[in-house]
Formats: sequence, C-alpha cells, structure tokens
Amino acid sequence: MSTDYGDADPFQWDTREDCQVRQILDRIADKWSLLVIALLDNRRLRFTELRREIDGVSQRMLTVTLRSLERDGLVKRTVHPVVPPRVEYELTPLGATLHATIQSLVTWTEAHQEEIAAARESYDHREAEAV
Amino acid sequence: MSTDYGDADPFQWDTREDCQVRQILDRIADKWSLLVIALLDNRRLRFTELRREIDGVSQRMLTVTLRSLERDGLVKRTVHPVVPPRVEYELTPLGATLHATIQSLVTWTEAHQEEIAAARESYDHREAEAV
DNA sequence: CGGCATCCGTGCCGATACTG
DNA sequence: CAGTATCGGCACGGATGCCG
Repeated sequence: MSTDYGDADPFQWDTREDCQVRQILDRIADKWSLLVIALLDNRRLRFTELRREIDGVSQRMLTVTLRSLERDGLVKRTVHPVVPPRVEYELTPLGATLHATIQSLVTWTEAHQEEIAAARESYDHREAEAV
Repeated sequence: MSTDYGDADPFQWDTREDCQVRQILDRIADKWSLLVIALLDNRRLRFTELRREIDGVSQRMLTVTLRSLERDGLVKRTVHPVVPPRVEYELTPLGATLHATIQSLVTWTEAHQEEIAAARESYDHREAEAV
C-alpha cells in the first residue's frame, strides 16, 4: 500500500470517505435495502408483493432500491414476458451470504428492543429533570 | 384485514412502519452510527479522536450521532471535569453485543467488495450497450 | 403490472459563529 | 476541547402522470 494510512492498528480499518467498504456499507445499510434483503430470504417475490410487505415504501423507492441491489449483484431480477408483466426478485448467492449477516442484525434488534426502549426512557427522563 | 398482521409466516417479521424493530434498525444502520460502533470496539476515544478517525464527518453529525447512541444505551459518555474538558466515549455492554454484529457486516463487506465492484461494472456495461 | 419521468416539498446536513 | 445554535442549500424521496 503506497499511501499508508493507518494499517498500523490491527483493530483499525480504512475509514476514508472514498473507501470501497464505506461506500458499500452506506448502500446496503440503507433503510429499504435492509428490509428487502431480509424479506427475500429463500423466496421469490413479485414487485407488488414486496411493496405490500414493506409498509410505507413508495413505488419509486422500491424501484430505486431494487435497482441498486441488482446492480450490486445481490438481487436477481427476472422478467416473464407475459401480459400483464410479471417480474420476480430473489437473492443471488452473493445476496444470500449477506442475508445471514442482515438477519443477525434484525435478530439482535428484536432481542434488545426492550433494553433500548428502557435506555431511551431513562435518558429522556434525566434530560427532562435536568431542565 | 384485522389488526393481526402476518405472524402466520415463520420467515416473516413485523414490517410495519411504526414497528420498534424498524425504527431501531434505521437508527443503528445509520451511516455514522455504524462507523462509531465499529471504531469504539474495546477502546475509549475522545471526541476529537473519533472525529479524526472518521473521515468526512462534521462536528455536528458526530455530536448528533453520539447523542442518539448514548440515548439508546449503546455508548457511554464520560465527562472529566478538567480544563480543557475531556470527554471520552466507549461502548456499553449492550453496545458491545451489537458490535459483534456490526463487525460481521464490515467483514462481509471487506470480503466481498471485489465481487460487488465486478457486479457493478458488469451491470453498467450491459446498460451502456443496451443504449 | 411494473415501471420511468417530472415536479416539488422538506428534512438532513454542512458551514459558521458563539459558549463553558 | 467539546460542544450548542442558527441558517441555508440541496439531495432525498413522495406524488402524480404516462407508457410498454
């Protein structure tokens, strides 16, 4: 590595803004991407099915999200040449490996949501009486 | 359709917009939060140290991010009453359990960044010649 | 059905200035 | 050093309309 940023610290990783990992993290840690990947586990879903399952997503955002996931090779898009059109989405093998990680994030959140809610309440309470 | 949403499907989870899990996911899957949690692994860092390590973060965003992480009980903030002020941040036990998951996300991204880059290039290439 | 193009509001975030 | 406060731009994303 020519421009040696800090790979001195073994605990450290490249945190530069133009870093590949940072850019990819921003993409997949996106609000809708997370949900799509979580929902596509071992399933093939149509556009409308996904839209219905993800409460609050607009058509535009679902399209945009699916496009970038497809571009990143995480989701496979299959168009059936019928009328009316039928488009199905599923995880690629690469996407499937990511799913495990995403799922652990979801599981962690489910497991600790009460702790977080409690922490928030306690925090807000301290704030309130501090004022 | 009544209020009992689909817990019929074992693969499924609550995807309603007002769902706790969704809200928490949005918070912790935030661009800066991920980085902060990743960086605070087994370390106590001062505000300025964090700021220096995270390329591109503004003072404002780092403050805002740290506040919500503190509020969620993931990060502990310690103020040393000295001049100049010395404020240190570290993961709480709860934050430490989250770190493992975040780290696996980072590791996955590092491991697969070339595949993703290749997928993107291939996708863009197909797009280009399709036009 | 599954898009894409356009318009446009708003909320996020950077820049700047000020405080303990 | 480690913040808070305020302002303003702009990009994100919702709404709408049209198409294969």
